[in-house]
Amino acid sequence: MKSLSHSDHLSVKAVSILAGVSPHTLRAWEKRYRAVEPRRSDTGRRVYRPSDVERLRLLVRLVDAGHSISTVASRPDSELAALCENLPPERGSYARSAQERLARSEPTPSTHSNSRMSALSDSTGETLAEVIDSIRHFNLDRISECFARSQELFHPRTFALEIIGPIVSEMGVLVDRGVLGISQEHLLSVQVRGALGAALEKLDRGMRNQQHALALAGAEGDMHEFGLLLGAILCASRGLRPLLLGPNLPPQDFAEAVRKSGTRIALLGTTPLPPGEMPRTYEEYLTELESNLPPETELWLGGRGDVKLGSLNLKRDIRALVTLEMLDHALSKLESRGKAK
Amino acid sequence: MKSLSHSDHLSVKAVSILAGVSPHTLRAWEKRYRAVEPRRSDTGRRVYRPSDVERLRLLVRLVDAGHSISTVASRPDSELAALCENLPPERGSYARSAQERLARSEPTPSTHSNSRMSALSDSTGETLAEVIDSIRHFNLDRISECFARSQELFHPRTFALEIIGPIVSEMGVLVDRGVLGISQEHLLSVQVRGALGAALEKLDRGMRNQQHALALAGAEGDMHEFGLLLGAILCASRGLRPLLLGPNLPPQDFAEAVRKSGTRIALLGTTPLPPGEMPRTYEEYLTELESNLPPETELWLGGRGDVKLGSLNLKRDIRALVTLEMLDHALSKLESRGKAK
DNA sequence: AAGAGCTAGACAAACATTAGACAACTGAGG
DNA sequence: CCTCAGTTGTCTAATGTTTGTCTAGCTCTT
Repeated sequence: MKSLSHSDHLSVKAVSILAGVSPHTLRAWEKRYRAVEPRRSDTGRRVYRPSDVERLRLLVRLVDAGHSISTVASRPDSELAALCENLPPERGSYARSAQERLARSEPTPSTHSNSRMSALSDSTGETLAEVIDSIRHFNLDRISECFARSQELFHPRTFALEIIGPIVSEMGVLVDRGVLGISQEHLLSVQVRGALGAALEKLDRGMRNQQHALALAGAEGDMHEFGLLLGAILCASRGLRPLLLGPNLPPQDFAEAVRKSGTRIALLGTTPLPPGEMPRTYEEYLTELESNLPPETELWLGGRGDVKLGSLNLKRDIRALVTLEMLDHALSKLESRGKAK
Repeated sequence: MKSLSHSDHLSVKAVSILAGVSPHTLRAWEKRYRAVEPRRSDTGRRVYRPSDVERLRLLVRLVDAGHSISTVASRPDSELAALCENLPPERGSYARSAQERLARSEPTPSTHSNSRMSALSDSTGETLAEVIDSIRHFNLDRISECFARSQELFHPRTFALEIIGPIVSEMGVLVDRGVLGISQEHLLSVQVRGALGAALEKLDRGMRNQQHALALAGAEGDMHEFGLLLGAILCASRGLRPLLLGPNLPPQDFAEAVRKSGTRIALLGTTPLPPGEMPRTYEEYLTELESNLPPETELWLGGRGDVKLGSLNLKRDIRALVTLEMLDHALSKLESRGKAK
């Protein structure tokens, strides 16, 4: 049966969006290095499994971190995962290690004993654990001290990706589970908001008089601004000046800002929301936004919002960048393209 | 099999990122001092092992600490490790310098010409006008410059009361009149949010380990946080540490935070909202909040929200402080009361 | 008929390689 | 203070390799 849209049978296009590489590259990796070897349908089309996507994400992450595809493509999954753990913190994988660290409630896990371990990645992990522990005990002083310390110590980008990112996602999980109360969530949010703002401010200060490269906004009704802030910091840390418009922005006004500022890329941040919370669906928003954007503006989509790209009929391509790593990857391309000029 | 432990093959770029030195330098060290001698691939490219990275990290650390590369490059690993042990601890030097080394490959900004202040407007009114004018012309640089300048120049409290406060209310008026677009409102909001956050952070840093004097929050559905931030800054500038809980907080959770932190005063920020936007009226919120607060906690009300105090039947008195000035006045009493003790 | 996927091959840009050059800094000696 | 030699990080130029993207021609899907 050819139910390609069935969630276990993924097409090239789907995988390319999910993993963050173009279909061309996907095929090249397969042909040259057998990075993944999907099954074929009766008519010869590639049929991927979800596990292929995971493997590809690992590969993308590693390539992004400086490994060459030819040297990593043929390694087994377990090794890829191990390599990702040892990644330098700039583009590191936090999702997994954060999850594991949180599974146990001990603030001091340690004993990785996994060879020498980068001192840095260890200390970001500890910071993360310390913050979570502090908020659980309502210890505000420890948190702000902790933030202050890491802001001095780490590059803003490391700070955002390795510390704040994990904190935000972890916070969501813990609140859902009832481990953290809403008041704690708020307290931590205030701190996080302040820290991210400061980091962005610091980066932006060095980019005055520079053209804005990327405009970020969230749709009406979507109030999450952490993702936008993190995206903006990532952007700025790569020398691309962000135009941060904040959440809850109607599509026409988004387009207007893009036009007036001459920004080349518009990035809409999305979050998985229960339906009915927004005055219009993401699909409607995108249609409206797209028709008001100048033709040369690229349209990107960030976050885990539930957007059915297939049902849209737009003039231009949309890039879906689900995770911060994927965004970072796209930005790195942009950065090198910019330098080349 | 040959292809020995396939897992340990690192490229120049990967190693350069992991160890924190440029590929150029890496090659120079190899050619001149044989600091490391990686194997070569069939095509002559360097292939490093993880142990090479460790050795390089030691070298980098020593060079950073003042040793010359020529004197340490040829020593065995054991000696390098021993030397590192004796290093002065100093701030996490490795992490930082490695980060910096990689982060900036060439820019060399050094915009030292940072203007020892042009004869600047020392009147707050001019600053206000300048900001409004800048946003009307979509001139972001001028705004952030303006904010940065006034934050240096004015006391945080003046900054909040005399500049940001008026800007916020002026912005509201201009948006209503259609003079400013929504996108402009958002842009300005982002800037204001950042500036207020920074000011609060600066104040709060001097109040670590101090008891929180006043908790501020906004009701569910009320998303305006500027008022809360301004209030917190006012509070902090009088030596009273604020506990900022942010907007959109359910009453029970507000009460919980007050209890756990032992704060003496709870301040609910209100804004004039069209009815129906909030899950409950302010009156309902206050009733719920009040019944969960400890008896010795004072309850204050801030902002221009439309609250019918008369219809409430509460155990304790409520102080309504509509304007920032009124809040400031109340705080000053509190301050002197505290000092008197 | 249009559109998406397939293969095979082509290509340009990015990246590594070498040898050598150069500027900034050090320290010793005049 | 100047000079001279040594050290060290970065850069250049010429060459070769790796890799992402593209084209052309075909088949399959809608």
